[in-house]
Amino acid sequence: MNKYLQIYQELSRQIEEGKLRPGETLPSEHALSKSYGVSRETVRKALNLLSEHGYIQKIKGKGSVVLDLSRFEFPVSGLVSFKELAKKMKGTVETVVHELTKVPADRFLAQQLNTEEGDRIWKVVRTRVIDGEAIILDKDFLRANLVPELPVDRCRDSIYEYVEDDLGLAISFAKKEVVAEKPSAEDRRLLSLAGFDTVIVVKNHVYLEDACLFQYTESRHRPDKFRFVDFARRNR
Amino acid sequence: MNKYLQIYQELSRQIEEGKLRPGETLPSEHALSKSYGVSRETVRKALNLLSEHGYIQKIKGKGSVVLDLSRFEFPVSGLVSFKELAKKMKGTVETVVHELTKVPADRFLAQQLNTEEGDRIWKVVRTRVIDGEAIILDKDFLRANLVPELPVDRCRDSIYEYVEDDLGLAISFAKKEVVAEKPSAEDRRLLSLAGFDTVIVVKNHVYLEDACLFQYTESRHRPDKFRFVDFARRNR
DNA sequence: GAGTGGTCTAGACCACAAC
DNA sequence: TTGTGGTCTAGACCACTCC
Repeated sequence: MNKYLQIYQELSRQIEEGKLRPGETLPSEHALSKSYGVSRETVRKALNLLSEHGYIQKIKGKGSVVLDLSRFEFPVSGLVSFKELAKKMKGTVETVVHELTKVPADRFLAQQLNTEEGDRIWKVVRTRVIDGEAIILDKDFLRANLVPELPVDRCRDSIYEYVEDDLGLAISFAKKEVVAEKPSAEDRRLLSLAGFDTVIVVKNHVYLEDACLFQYTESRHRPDKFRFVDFARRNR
Repeated sequence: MNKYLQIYQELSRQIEEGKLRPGETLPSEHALSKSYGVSRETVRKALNLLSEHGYIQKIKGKGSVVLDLSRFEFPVSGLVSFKELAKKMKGTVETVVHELTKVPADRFLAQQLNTEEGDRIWKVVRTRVIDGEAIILDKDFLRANLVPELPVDRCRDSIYEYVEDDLGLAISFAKKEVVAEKPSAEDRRLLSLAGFDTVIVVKNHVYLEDACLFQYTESRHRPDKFRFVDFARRNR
């Protein structure tokens, strides 16, 4: 494992466990590089990671101050699978697979997936049922040339995990878009909408490590259960 | 100006202008460091910025591939003022100031702003009127001890600009939360809701460079005009 | 084997904060 | 003046891709 990742993980754990408290200052970069026996640049890589993830704020001439994570629990922004989210939730969570088929790409899908009309596409429709209510409708479209098989029990678990662990494809980044829409007939059929006339739609374009687009996903949420958290640093 | 920022800006401009096309590979880090007359680590800082902002994807053993920005126009995630957004929009944009007062913090505000009940707080209520329709209701709360004056004409323009340029306070980062809510009476009074029974609320906690919390903002959007774009890299 | 990006080092000088 | 983080250098070795 990398040195700077080890240092990052050790420090972030200490912050999460409260051994380093909000408002406290970390040891200086010089001191950390001495105590870990690494160069200062390596310490700086670890501290920059902490800063990007909202653990600390570096202040020139002063030091690195531990931030208060508790206000927003955990910055869940970025690429997090539903399975990882579900682990942190209380209540019963269940995934129902409504459709799992290979379809030819229509014009919309061909455009979203950057492929040709008629190319074979996996279509997966699932609902996430929380405490007996269907809260999220997930519609996944995956390029079938990269995913020959897609077992239904893996869809009930986590497609990400299957793709990464079993197929060895490395997911690298995603472009997300959050909008509100009127519920479609499908939304009304599959979601427990409880009278709401809006769904929050998270549209996701997922790319592999070689920058190849391979998945388009729409997560359609009942509005009262939707929550999106982000941590943004100022671009200077 | 920093060397790595100059290189970042030059390369990002070339990508935006299409001089470097999606799918093309940048010159290697070695070649760039030679042509810019800087060390390789400096080039790498510039390339890492490009990567974080979604311009390129670095692929080990191969090179840095230019990504397709057009699909999602510009990654608007992060800290962007409404004024900056408005510049990119077509149509007429106007800001109406409904309230600009100093109030004592109630319990909710004291908690949001991490201060004491009764502390003086600037309260600013504005609507963003786009093509004649009030689309966004912005409620801003600023700690008055850091902002002695708040001219109404600066509120019509940009509070961020006033705080940064005139007061010399450096905004550093924000924690954002996006949720959907039922419209309040105030929403119904000040927004052109056009029959929608939901508003999208972006809650923002804004911090200064010394990690001091100084502003809490709620941006309440009419759902059909709301759009949030994010670019997320996988945490490994 | 040649070329790529990823990590790491041991220095250097700077701007800024605190005393 | 001392200590902090910010930038930058000129090397080194590694893992990976491609031929």
